[in-house]
Amino acid sequence: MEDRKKKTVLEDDAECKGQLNAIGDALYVIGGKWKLRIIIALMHGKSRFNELQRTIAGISSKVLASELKELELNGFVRRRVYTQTPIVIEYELTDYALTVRPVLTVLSEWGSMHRRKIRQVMKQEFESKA
Amino acid sequence: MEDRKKKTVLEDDAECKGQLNAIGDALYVIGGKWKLRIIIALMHGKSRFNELQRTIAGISSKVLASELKELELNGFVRRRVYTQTPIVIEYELTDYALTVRPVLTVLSEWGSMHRRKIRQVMKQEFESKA
DNA sequence: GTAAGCAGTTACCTTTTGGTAAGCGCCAAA
DNA sequence: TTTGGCGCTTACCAAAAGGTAACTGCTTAC
Repeated sequence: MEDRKKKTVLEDDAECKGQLNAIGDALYVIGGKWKLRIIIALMHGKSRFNELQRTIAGISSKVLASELKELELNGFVRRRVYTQTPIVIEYELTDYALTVRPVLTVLSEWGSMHRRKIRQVMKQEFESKA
Repeated sequence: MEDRKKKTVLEDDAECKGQLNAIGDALYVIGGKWKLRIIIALMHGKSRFNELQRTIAGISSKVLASELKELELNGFVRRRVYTQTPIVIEYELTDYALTVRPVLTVLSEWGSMHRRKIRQVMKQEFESKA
């Protein structure tokens, strides 16, 4: 009845709490419906507000504005104002934003693997019912 | 005025849509406040409901129950019922759940890097005000 | 002069997500 | 027999996230 003991529980726990916090931080910054879409859109190069809104299908100006503000605060996006007439405002990724690339890669690799797996499962269920 | 043209826009776009969907799928499954905490808790080994609730500080039974159901539906968790008396129910990760390890790793690495960076920025701001 | 684009803001509303507290049926120990 | 653990469910609420639509001031193009 006591195979429930584990070795190095303390190490595990400390490591694990740190990991949880770190993951929390990461998801805080790139979580939500739009953050990653905006980042990915800006990976193609700098863009103006309305241009960006047209690129990212379905986002409203309100949400885009607030997301851009947050991304700027978190150091992912730079807002450049060119004071010619007419005035031009451009958003671009910072160098720092490029550090999320590996995260994006792993996430999308796992995601597409998961997608394939879900399809398989659905197929199996369909066949077993037919 | 026209340095705004990009090469291989079509490739980029197709690749990018797929990536977005995949990332969406991934975040759907591991997103939210609790999913990853539960997964990480179960990485230590199988666990019973109340045990799990005690491990994961702050989660309510309602939320734990619904999260576990979702995780089961998505093939991450297996719910085992042992029909002795008294009846025992145990939750454990599936092999499939272990495939998210690399995601967790990258996410937590980036997250702790980000944490360090935030600290630095805050420190700089403090010093420049002093 | 009027329409249309730019870069947003504002007020309001709905949906999703998460939290609280209580309680249910079943069982076992004190 | 009451107390407590187990594995949840239920009803009710609150906060956060996201969506809609209208409108702002500015500028240029028709």
